[in-house]
Amino acid sequence: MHTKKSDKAHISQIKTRADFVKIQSKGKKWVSHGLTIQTMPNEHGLTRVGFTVTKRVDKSAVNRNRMKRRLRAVAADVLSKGALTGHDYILVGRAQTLKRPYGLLCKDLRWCLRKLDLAISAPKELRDHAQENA
RNA sequence: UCAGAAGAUCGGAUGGCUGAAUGAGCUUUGCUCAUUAGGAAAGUCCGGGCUUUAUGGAGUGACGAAACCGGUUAACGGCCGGGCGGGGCGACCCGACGGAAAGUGCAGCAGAAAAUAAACCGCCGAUGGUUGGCUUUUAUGCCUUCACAGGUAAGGUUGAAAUGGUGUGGUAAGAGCGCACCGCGGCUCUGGUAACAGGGCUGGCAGUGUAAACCCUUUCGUUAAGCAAGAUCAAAUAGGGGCUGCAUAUGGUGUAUUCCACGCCGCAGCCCGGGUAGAUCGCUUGAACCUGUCAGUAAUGGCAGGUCUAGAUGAAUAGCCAUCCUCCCUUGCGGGAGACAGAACCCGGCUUAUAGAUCUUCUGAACCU
RNA sequence: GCGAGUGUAGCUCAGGGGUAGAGCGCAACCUUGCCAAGGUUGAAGUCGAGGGUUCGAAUCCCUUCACUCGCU
Repeated sequence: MHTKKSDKAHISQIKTRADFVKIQSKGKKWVSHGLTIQTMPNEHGLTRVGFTVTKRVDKSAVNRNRMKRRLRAVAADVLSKGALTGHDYILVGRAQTLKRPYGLLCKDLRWCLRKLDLAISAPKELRDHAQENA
């Protein structure tokens, strides 16, 4: 099943630059082919997501916007079920984010979460989710 | 059929699942419905609106911009029409297109000389002189030599550029010195709103290039900034002001000094204003778009009817899948790709990028009828 | 959003209309038993790209690309 609106109501956005800098300097980080994730527990008790695609990755504003939209879609599908509450996540776009197939991109994010030991321990549910998507 | 020229339009289509932003409605914390990226949204090169701020008026200067003429417009360096010059067989295209006779500067190398007219090499030797010879009436004439005085700017290998060009007459040699044509200047007539075009008369020629060197003339602009403008509301903390109460125990300070007394520096509460974070507004109905009609060669303008057509703020306008279309690779099966490119207050332009497709008008060549 | 600057040899920079230069580096030779230092000589440039003005452009003008900086 695709994510319902009520399920992901508790995910909010990181908005201020100070938060981004704090997470990037102090948080944990894991790199995969399609994306890079940086995470850190916060004191608000909320799950928050931010997206970063710099000019160094791609010069074209069209491509950068598309990367951000794909990352946002991936986050909506994966993080709503696989994220710990009370943590901040930053998804950073890489060169392959634009062309990588969507299924692999979701798999990259799940792999990163597992490597960081932050995924909710529900691998079976996640696997079902992936199959349904495929 | 081939090769071109000008103008205009589109710039993937359809469906399914899951979402985001804004608005409206409702059974109001969620559901339904509607809308949701461009021709350049880009570069930020011009011109405006809007907002705040500065400013008594006028002139001069300074600075910046534009420069053929007329029109158009809110305005413009844009657009339209015309003129002139250049390119093309042509359709048509291109042009920073005022002034060098206000002044200053610069012009390497080469070359006789580089900007003001001469010097130099040359040419001539008519005229005046000189050398020699002949004649002879010893004066004159003729020939010759020199290149001295003088005449001259035709010629001088260069250079991007050389002091109007070509022809002819003329002369000792020459020269606008005279003449013809061309070019140029002045005056004037005709046509045109004008730029300008054409004609007539006249002047013998005024005189290099560079103004994208300084500059001159004319016109325009100049307070400064830009929606992160600006307006409203307004936490926490610190500080300011007012009122009330307490303390004036200790200390400091002021009232010349000492004592007393009083005020301030202190503490608590309440109130006030400024104002940061933050929030809201500004924010999308506008020199708007579409259709028709009228005026105008056109740009454009008038009138009538109709439409509401993105408003985000770590920033929505989508993510995934399927079918078709186009292109590429491949024998094929099949695989891959979808031009340039993403609104940020709003308009009018300019410039730059743009796969491919379509339409209209026109030009040239070849062939056929 | 607004504004400013830079682009020249491998690197750091001069040159602001008239033959593209300096320092460091590089190569060869001399010097030394060898190396360093020193000396001599040499190579290496579309002056970011395109167009224009001019007789002539790295230089002046326009367009464009890339990079850097400042304010908010």
